[in-house]
Amino acid sequence: MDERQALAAFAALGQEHRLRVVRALVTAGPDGLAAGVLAETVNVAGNNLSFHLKELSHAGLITSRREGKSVIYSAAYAGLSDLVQFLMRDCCQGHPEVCAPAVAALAACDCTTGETAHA
Amino acid sequence: MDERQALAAFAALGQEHRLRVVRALVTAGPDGLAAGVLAETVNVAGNNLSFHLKELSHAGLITSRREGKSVIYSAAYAGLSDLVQFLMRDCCQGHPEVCAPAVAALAACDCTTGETAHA
DNA sequence: TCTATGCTTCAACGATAGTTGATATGTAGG
DNA sequence: CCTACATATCAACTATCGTTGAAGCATAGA
Repeated sequence: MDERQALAAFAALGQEHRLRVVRALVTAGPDGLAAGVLAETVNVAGNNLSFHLKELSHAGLITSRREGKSVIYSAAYAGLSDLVQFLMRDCCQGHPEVCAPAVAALAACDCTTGETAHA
Repeated sequence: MDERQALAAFAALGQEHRLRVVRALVTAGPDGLAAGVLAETVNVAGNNLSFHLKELSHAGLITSRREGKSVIYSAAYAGLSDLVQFLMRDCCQGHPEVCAPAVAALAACDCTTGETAHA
């Protein structure tokens, strides 16, 4: 991930509605949520949300697919991972004890206990 | 970390100069960098940078201390960690295989190899 | 084909953020 | 005390972002 994309991603997350959208999609999992459901969840008008969804998609934080009449949005977990990596890159230059707590905190997530992941 | 603080943090990182400041401080380690050095590093006028540093500090992403005539800024690793956790919270609700790659990617950081951390 | 539903695009307005220049604070040295 | 240096604050301007309302596509069913 280059700086330009990271900037777009952080700027996208620095907005109330968009942050809530991403968090809702992260929680929702890979099945995602329809645009209409998202609009209700974050309490934003449809046309407005559409604008934000486009921006999030452009920033590589979410993906979309059409399913019948609905458009389903899901979190782009790879994009989120890249973003975190970009922020913390080169954090260990001779001082591993500094950033280890940050990584350890994230690793406390239940994800790491389920080693069934394919990556 | 609550949503309000997360929003402030992401909004802060969604700005070219501020993102560079944070990355420079993350790389610099706990010793940090003087405001003047930062101004040169990110190529921003001192008065302008001061504004951004205040915002980053308010967002809990950096800390400052005075050292003689200079003010030294450092990355707030705990704040960065909290931010990442906030973003990925509840990512594993029944689907650990989804977010595990994201965590694994971050865990690939050298930090995790040095288990000397106190946390 | 016609209508309804779900979502997106467009143009315009109001609010907010970033930059600039001048000024103020705080510290070290003569 | 006075000057020089390092940062911080303030007010004003400009540009950008977010919202709103109207209109435009795409899909499904009658």
